[in-house]
Amino acid sequence: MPELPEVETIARGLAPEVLGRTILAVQVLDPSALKPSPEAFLALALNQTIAGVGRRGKLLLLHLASPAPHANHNDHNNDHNASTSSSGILAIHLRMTGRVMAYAPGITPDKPRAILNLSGGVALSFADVRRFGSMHAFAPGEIDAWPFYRDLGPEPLTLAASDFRSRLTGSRSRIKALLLDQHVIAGIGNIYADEALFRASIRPTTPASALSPRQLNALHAAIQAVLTQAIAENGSSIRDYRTAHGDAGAFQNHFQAYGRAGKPCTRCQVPMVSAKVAGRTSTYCERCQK
DNA sequence: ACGGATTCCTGATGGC
DNA sequence: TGCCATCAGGAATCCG
Repeated sequence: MPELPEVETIARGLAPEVLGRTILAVQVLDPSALKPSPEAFLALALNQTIAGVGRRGKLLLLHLASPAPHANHNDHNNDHNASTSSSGILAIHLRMTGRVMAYAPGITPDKPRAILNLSGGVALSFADVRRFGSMHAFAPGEIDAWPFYRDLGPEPLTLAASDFRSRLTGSRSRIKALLLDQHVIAGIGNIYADEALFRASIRPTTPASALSPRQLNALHAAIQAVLTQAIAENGSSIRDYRTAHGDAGAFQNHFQAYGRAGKPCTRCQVPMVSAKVAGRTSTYCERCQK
């Protein structure tokens, strides 16, 4: 499931393929993929140029810009052109099975829900078998009013340890529930929550309020380390995730917790156990994680 | 304030 | 082999 490292990998791979290209057409194969509506999406995206590729939490962001206006006697360009510098945004949430790929003509991606045909013969496809994901189009400035975006917590890779501690210490919720809560920290999902808790030797069921500053510092460091390593490995491919070029990631080969129930702990060899925490399967070592 | 259940959706998996 | 139940999970929402 695409979490921060997977979305970051897709963004990095996508950028050189799509930057500066114009959205010439949108093939709508599943209207429910496009928000707020296919019509609104088309109106905001068509003839816009992709001026930036970014990420916020698990959201993939395509920053749009109006192409430089031609000298055209039909236009009434008395503007000072301030409006053309502000940009709309396409925000893509892949949820569980979403894939975003850039490909050349002749290549057929797996069952896309939508395809953006870009200038230069490049296509950008959005596929998503389970159809939980979506592509949202926003007019300039509107994304800041979108509750999901507006209420995202800070980015874990640039979050100071002191700020991380202060966001968690007040809560009596179990630590894993907080790590998964996008309002607390943005971008962590089930895989990296389990991996970070294992590295920090913290049990997912521990109330945040029971963690010492030292433990919170260790967790902060573990989160940054595991996310950084996962990005370096192009993310984790359990089943559906692929990079923007259709390749699998490699970090799944380094899992120490996620999906390892019944297998020996990499540290103490005791079999890992799993339990439902915050509604998610959580795998941990009863001996190493307290 | 917090946890649990439910909803959305489809493919993989395991039991019989 | 074929069928059915179960599971996987991000996030919103409702309920206790």
